[in-house]
Amino acid sequence: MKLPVSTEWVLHCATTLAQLEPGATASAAQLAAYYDLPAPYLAKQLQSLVKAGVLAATTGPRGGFRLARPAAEITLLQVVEAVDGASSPYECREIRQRGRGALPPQDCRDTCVLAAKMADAHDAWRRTLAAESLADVLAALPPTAPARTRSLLAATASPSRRTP
Amino acid sequence: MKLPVSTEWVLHCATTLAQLEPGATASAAQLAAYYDLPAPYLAKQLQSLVKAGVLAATTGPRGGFRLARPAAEITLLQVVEAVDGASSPYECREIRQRGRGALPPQDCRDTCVLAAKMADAHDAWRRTLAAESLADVLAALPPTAPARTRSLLAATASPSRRTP
DNA sequence: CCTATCTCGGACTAAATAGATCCGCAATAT
DNA sequence: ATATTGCGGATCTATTTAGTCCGAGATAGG
Repeated sequence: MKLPVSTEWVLHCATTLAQLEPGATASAAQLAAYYDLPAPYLAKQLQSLVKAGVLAATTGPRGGFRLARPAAEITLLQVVEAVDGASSPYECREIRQRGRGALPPQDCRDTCVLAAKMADAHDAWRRTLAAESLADVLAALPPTAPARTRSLLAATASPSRRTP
Repeated sequence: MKLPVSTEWVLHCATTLAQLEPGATASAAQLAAYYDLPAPYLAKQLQSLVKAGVLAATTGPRGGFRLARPAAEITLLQVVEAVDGASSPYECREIRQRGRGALPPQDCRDTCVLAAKMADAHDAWRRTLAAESLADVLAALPPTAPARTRSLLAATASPSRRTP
């Protein structure tokens, strides 16, 4: 059971975008430079956040990504499931109905006990992440963070700047 | 984020072994026939349960697997983590310390807020599975299940029995 | 006490899936 | 009109998972 590494990327990028002034955008190249990440792959992941309705993208020069909603209305669960999907890690394939020990269909009207317990655990996981919003994360950061983030992001805005 | 398919196998097999009389064993071949599973691969997974201390194995003729402890003292979490490992699905690679936006080490003395939230979610998942024992699962099954299981398992005990 | 056979145990091979990259197309502000 | 940016597809590699095989060890029966 493993989440893709891009989960950490998009969580941090969403936190970064939440620190921008309303309406401002950051491009995929800026975010990639900010965290030293492979730009094309990061862009692909940000696109899935757009499809999930977490981010909004504007194309063209000076375009980029911004939060689709206020930070208080975006939960960590929405970000995580945008890149990893919402399906449960445990998939019940009904092996209780196969083989020599197969149960008759009348005994399988309600879901398998084991599958139910695994679903309970997944629900607990989702509930924990759904209870935390990007605004909560921002509140845990030092008050100087947004200004610092904005200035460091802007350092990559112009393509003429190149630091060897 | 996906658990191996063998997770379902070992959960059901552990439940099956919990229905045997104390001291009785079932071989990997018996369990594989019971659930129509590939026998060698199932054996491999049962071995990891032995290494994790959940099952005990006795070799030689009439040998096989049995629970290493009473069913009430074996949690679903122990079974799941025996095949999938105990590591968290979210791995923090400290990207906050890399790239242009890298934070100074003094700001990273305590763990990343995002990593902490993801760890909280994983703890909630583990707690849910740790609260459920094999005995609890047995209690949710019909009272006739153990007798049925034992008789169907025994049908594969002798290699001379072959049903075309 | 010895042998035959049944069991686990770990090493080995193939398939699937995730990770990562590249290129062409559409859209927009300068 | 042009340059810059997001968007989607096709492609390639690497890691993990799924599945198979053969050998070591132990017990039951002679």
